[in-house]
Amino acid sequence: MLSIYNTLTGRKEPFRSLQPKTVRMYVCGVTVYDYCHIGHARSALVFDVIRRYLEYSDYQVEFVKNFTDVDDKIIKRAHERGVSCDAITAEYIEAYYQDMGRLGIRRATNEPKATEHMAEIIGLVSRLIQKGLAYPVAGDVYFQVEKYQGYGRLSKRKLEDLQAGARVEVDARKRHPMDFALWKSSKPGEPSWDSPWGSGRPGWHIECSAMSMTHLGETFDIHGGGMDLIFPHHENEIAQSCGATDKEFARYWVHNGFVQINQEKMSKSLGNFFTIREIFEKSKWPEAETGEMLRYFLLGTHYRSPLDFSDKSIEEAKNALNGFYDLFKRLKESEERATADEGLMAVIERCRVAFREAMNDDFNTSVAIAELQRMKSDVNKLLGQGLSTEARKIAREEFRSLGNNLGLFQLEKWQFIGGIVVTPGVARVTITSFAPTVTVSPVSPEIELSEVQIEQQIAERLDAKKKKNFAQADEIRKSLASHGIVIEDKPDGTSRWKR
RNA sequence: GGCGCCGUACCCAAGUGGUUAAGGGAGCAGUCUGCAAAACUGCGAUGCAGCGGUUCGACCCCGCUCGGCGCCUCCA
Repeated sequence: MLSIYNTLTGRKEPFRSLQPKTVRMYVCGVTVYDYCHIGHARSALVFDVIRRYLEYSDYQVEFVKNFTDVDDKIIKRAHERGVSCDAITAEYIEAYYQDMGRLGIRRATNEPKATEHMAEIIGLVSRLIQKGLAYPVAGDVYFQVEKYQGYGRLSKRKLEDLQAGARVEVDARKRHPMDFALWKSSKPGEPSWDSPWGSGRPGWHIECSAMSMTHLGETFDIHGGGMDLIFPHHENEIAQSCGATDKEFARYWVHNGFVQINQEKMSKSLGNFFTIREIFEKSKWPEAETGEMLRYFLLGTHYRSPLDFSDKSIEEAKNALNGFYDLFKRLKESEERATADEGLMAVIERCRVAFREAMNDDFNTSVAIAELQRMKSDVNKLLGQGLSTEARKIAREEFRSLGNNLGLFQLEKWQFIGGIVVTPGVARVTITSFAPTVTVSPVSPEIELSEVQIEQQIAERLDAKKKKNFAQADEIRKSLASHGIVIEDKPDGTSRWKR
């Protein structure tokens, strides 16, 4: 039974979807005015994994993730560049797909934009005015927080407490300092839509209420986003949505913790900011591998805890992942010996159960990964005793299948341009497959060797080995090592290599 | 001022009121190997920031202290 920590109640609760076998979830996406950073990546990844796991658990998932494409920051950016807001949002939506794609984040089933839901937004605002929960003032419309009993339920705040701490200048036209804008009149040169209150644009919070209701109905299962959205964004969404419908809005509220740098929240003012593309560009590994390293790193910590980002942490993820792909390589190499086949199913079954148990416990990916590590270790042992080709295939498939929940282990190769067959005696190199396309330039291109060069060296070394010329063989090993290439000799006398 | 979170070995990181406090990375030793790598085996917190309290018993519950952080304003 899956249980999820619900911000609304402050505890883990058994998860029951409104409709059997279907989960409807809404996640607040990004405001598209800049490149996404590693924190956006974490959030997107967390909900990507939740979605994957729900699907693995036989739910059909209706997953809606919005783009906020009307906003002050977008307008500002457009003015700075002297281009239209549409140009800005189009550019960054494209960038979003690129960056998230590199991380293996699947697209949501529906990715609505605020600008495409003006009718629904205006309708919702009107409804709130009619119900006496909102009031227009000279072209703006505000939500009146005092009229909604239960305001503060999600963030566990009292209106009075908020008032005490408010240090923002309060718009005198508001009836309560915490009243927030549902609709803003637009200034010349700003994007605007006609409305009963004059031409304007929606406030930030209302779009999510409108879009989630439109695509998922007035009550749905899961609503998610980063911790920082709890207040005011999600609090306001609840007020608007429940205020308008008098129904429950989202039933489970899920919030991910922050990515930090040196124990501090990333922020532009602190200058400790890493965009996703920056990380990929700085990486010396092929893109697919870098994506997987990032996933492994980000999923190594429970989604609600803060986690610190550093080069070192990525390096550690790489090393850990290497262990898996080393095993996968060996599983592919044939050596028919079915000695330990019997034990494999038990190992797999144990892992499946433990993996599910971990994920069912509020998506505990750290433990889930630990279980995969255990299976890696167990399979390594069995492999040492001997596994049939069929059993090896089954083992590899199991890693792929469980790993798919986390978006791991889907690559064919890992830091190994595999399939290089060096035929002993002939010393001829055949390349049976190629590396995934490397789209970013390596950190130190001057020391990069081409595959052909590497293969030539390996062939030469093999020759030397055959002639018992170990001095030369070691020389070649050393030389390749200086380029970051590690050679592993296999029992059959051939070699594999990795970076 | 209000609300909340965190402090587990060299590093990352799970976890539980009561047999051995997961797992990974790094390290060391051994097996294997021409050498190496990988794999395997072994070693590694008598202790979970500190101090009190509750309890037959706490790392896990409560209180305080110290240290770090987040939200209360746009923010994943």
